[in-house]
Amino acid sequence: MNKFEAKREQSREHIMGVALTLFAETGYEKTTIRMIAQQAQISLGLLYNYYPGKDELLKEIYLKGRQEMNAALLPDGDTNPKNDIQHYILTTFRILKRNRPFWKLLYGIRMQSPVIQQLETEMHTDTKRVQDRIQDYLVNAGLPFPGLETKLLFATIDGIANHFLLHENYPVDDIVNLLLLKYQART
Amino acid sequence: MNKFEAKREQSREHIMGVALTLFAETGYEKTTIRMIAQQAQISLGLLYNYYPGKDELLKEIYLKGRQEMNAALLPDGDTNPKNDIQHYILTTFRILKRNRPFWKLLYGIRMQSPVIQQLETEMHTDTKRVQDRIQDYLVNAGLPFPGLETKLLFATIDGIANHFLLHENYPVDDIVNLLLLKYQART
Amino acid sequence: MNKFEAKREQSREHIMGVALTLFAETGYEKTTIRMIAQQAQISLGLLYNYYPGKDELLKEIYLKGRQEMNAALLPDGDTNPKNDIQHYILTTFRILKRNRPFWKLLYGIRMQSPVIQQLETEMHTDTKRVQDRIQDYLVNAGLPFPGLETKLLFATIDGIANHFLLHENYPVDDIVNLLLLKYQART
Amino acid sequence: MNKFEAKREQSREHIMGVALTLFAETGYEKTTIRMIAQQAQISLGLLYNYYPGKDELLKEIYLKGRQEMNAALLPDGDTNPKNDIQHYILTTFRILKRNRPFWKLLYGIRMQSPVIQQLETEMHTDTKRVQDRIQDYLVNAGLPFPGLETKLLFATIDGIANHFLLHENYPVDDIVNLLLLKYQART
DNA sequence: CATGAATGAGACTTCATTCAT
DNA sequence: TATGAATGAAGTCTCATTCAT
Repeated sequence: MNKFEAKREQSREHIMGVALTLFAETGYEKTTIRMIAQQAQISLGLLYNYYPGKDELLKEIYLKGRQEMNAALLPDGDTNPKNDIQHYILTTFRILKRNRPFWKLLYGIRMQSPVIQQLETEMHTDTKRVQDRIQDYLVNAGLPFPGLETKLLFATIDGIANHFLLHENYPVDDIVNLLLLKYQART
Repeated sequence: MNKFEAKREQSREHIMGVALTLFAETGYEKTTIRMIAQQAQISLGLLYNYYPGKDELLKEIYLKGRQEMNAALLPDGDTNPKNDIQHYILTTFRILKRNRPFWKLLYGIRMQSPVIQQLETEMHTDTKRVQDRIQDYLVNAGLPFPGLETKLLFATIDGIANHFLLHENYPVDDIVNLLLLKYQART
Repeated sequence: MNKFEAKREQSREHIMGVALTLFAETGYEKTTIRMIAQQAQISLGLLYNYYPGKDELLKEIYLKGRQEMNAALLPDGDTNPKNDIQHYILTTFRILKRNRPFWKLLYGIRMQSPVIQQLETEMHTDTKRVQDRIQDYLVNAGLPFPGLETKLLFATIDGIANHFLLHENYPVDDIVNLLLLKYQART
Repeated sequence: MNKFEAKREQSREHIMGVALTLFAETGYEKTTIRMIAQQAQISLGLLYNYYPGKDELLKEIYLKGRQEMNAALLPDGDTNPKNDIQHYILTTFRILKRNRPFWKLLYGIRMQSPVIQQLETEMHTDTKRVQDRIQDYLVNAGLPFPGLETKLLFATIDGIANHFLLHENYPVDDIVNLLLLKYQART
């Protein structure tokens, strides 16, 4: 009973990993269900035993990746935040590096996939929480346009992430350090 | 003869415009050739008279968009550049707003489409020229890490562009102004 | 223009005929789209140019068959009915024999196909009109239970039709004659 | 040993009942083995322990239903028939009402399923016995066309049965009574 | 007896592209 | 130039059935 469930969950994760890699590398649309099954060493039909379809697979991948990010950014029940800008930036890129394929996939299709767009809006409240906290911090720091500053910071981080995912050998750590310097100097 | 060619060119542009809009809105893979023909009010066969295939259409769209950007950023044969950072940033966003669908398409598929990836590497020299010029400027400004600063600036611009394309009502002008302030202050 | 439309309609009817035969002979579920295309001597894709799917094909077949029946039973704008029972019975079986595959298909799947069941309820008003007219006639004939008599008559006709479609060499004409005798004698 | 067999038989009957209901309600083709197993609260594999396949399941259902009908219509070893028309009609509908799903299934697929068609021809002798007895009765009653009268009667019964199965709230008892009246009056 | 993981043939459908007119 | 009929490879998904445990 429990035996089946454990194995099932294991198989699901295996498939998800394979699918994620292929989606990120080959593109979501170009990746066929057959390719995923072959790469995962299972039959076509079995894949459908675990996931009802290609879209659902994408959804689960997305949700799991987002959860990981949220878990890292909103730690221990919100009490004692201590998440200043430095912590946010560093955490973001740590996670980015830890699960590169996921972010490559996400950045690669968030503009073209209605599935992802819908999920993004559904997840909006979570990301908003993080943004608000950063903004509070910038307000306290006494910046003249805290709202715009927050948006600019997020845009910058997103841009660095994008280039990091796009180019091999991108000196992400140096760039991030430079960014940190700018926000340290200012506070 | 010349008249024929002019009309042909006009038709090609019309088709290209329709295709661009659809690619940006619906996604490249999801957009079918049939949709383009219908929207352009021509028959399926005629479309193939103008373009040999879907990929070629995408390529031409890409090349034209890039040329427009390059033309704006590398004006009048490179002589008398006068393109300091401010000019670069403003020009970038002016073009972005002028041809939003194109950039939405480009940002939307540059990570997933091998066609675009190939073209991007082919175009690499052009973009490199622009980057070098910015870097020269920052070197002259005496910044400690001009190479990293350049990369950070491009990442920031890309990030702002991304968010501008992603979200309706994004206060792009204010953000850009804030960015300009930072680079004015520093020089 | 008109040329295309004419040919298109012709092709549609050809496909419909082939599909009808196969549905009636092989069963709706067992008949594959491929079989229809092959029998109709067209490619798989072309079939979808004419009909959006298997169900739609069935729907059109059904509607066309029903219309033929209705046209025969509700002639010249309802004025001067003159359709006594004899006329109704004879007409019914004339049409049945003229389009045997259709009725074999209809009787064969009306109990199992939700598609047909939905259409049957949608067409209910038409069949009701015919039934009402028969019932009026039986009322005028002074039968004690005209409502039940009508239902019994329709059940009998349906039963004969069923057996006619089910068994080769069924002496349908003799049976129908016998039925006519019974209703003549009574009036 | 006997106890094991009894339990096995019980399980088989349970599965058969579930399958019958689903076949009748959802349609034979549309009903999947999985649905049957789930509804019967057993695993997929176990179902195959009891029945070798979907077709066999249908066959057994058919044979059991037919046997029940035959048992009711050909009682106590054929001696002392006493089966006049009235008895036949009443018995038929009593059984129909007792096992509605079975008859709904049978009427629903006898025209489309080769499996059933084969079984029907195999069972032909049994039904023929019943028909012959009715015909004998009608011969004795001195009707002018006893063969046709028999066929007409069976068609009528089949038609009523069909409508009864097809329409909720069909006044089957009243209709049957009316039918009985007609055959009483004539003898 | 009992489970559900696993298989794979085959169904429906889409769509870029070609071609006769 | 212009049309849309025609093709068929390829994609997604289903499901009866088998098998290891």
